[in-house]
Amino acid sequence: MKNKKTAVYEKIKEGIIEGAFAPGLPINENGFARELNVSKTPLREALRQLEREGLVENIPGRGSTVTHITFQDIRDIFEVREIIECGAAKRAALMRDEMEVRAKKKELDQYSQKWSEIIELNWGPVEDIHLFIIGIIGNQKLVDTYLGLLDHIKRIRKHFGGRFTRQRFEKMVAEHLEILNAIIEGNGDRAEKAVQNHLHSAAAYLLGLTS
Amino acid sequence: MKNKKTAVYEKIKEGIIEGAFAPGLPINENGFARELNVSKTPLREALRQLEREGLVENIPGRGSTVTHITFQDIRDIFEVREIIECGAAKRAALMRDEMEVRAKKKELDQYSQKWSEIIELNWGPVEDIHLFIIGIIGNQKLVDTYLGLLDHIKRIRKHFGGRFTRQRFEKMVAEHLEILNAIIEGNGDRAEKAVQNHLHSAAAYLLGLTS
DNA sequence: TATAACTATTTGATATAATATTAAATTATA
DNA sequence: TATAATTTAATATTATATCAAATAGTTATA
Repeated sequence: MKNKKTAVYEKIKEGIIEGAFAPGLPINENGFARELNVSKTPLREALRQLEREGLVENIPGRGSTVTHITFQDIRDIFEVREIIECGAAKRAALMRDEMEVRAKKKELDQYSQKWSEIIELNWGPVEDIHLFIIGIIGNQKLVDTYLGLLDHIKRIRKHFGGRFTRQRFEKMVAEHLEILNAIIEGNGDRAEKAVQNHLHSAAAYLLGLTS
Repeated sequence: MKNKKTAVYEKIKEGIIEGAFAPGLPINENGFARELNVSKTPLREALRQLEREGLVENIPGRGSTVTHITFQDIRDIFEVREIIECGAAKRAALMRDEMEVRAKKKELDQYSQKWSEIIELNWGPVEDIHLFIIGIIGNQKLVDTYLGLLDHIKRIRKHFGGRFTRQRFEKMVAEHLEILNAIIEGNGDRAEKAVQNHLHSAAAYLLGLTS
């Protein structure tokens, strides 16, 4: 078993992302420490890390709470995603190992038949494609930056992305396929546009603007 | 002075960025706590935050050290900057308040005569333009993401950007002016290219100093 | 020279004390 | 009597002090 502070950190982080700890929830130190069977010091260290990631908010003297999710937050995060992922896709199309991307495409093709299974996994296998594209660039700082966003994305999806239609699912898969095809082709501009199109569509859906 | 953990956090962060705490420096908890006149708990909380930002590294059981700066780090950071800032500049050109940008340009014009003063301020007045452009978008998440990078940028500049020539300074100012002009014109593509050109130039210069 | 045991340091965690904030209750005043 | 202000009490956070566990360094021994 590793550090208690890391164990606590991961536990709370999962709780926030999965929704067990709802937005606005006050984090009572004594209560959480007792519940997790640790003292307050490792708990507080974990909270300071979560605070840096924007999952927890601390008001001096008043303590910590789970951060809220506003519509503005969702818009902001999707805008940052668009900036980062469009730029990344454009580059990835020029740097990719074609065979590697084809393998990823085949993987997606297989999953594309298993609707309920993907829903069960909270879209993981489909959304992994975004991280895959980021990874092509081979830039650790970029990956870290994106992972920071990803926690919020997962949380948002868990909160607002509950009810998916078959139609939506198929559109989603098609959008991802278009991205991969563009990258396989080595067409930067097409990849950029494909990512932009997909993110606009996803954001619009989450924000309830379209079906 | 608010709470101690914040004061300690800011103190150590400044020390790392300004170079007082060199890369690789082991952070002895007892020593630092005594030196800063605090106990270990607020110190450790500060360290966990700095760890998230990549300024401090922690090896379980062995303690914390100030992170090193590798050539790869510099390249990676500049690449992330390019992705983010090019995308941001492109948007900013379409969203900007023209008068506001003109005011910023005038500000830069005034500073452009005071070489030594700018060096003294570690390029602050010139480099502020980057944050200014990011700010135009009006996206808090984007600002936060960029601020995280900015700490590293400042540190890198402090470490490797010691001796600047007059020639370099003038090129630098000219590049920033070109960016502002493009944004004033409302020309997204030109703004994007101007930022890219500037970042390539800056990265090449920094990496040239170190190789 | 290599290894094992021992010692000294340092980190990691717990327990305790002090400080700050919220809410309640008492007192004062209109 | 009602309301505002002040004090008091309770609760939670923040910081300190103590204790336990783990790591590195050193010495001794084979």
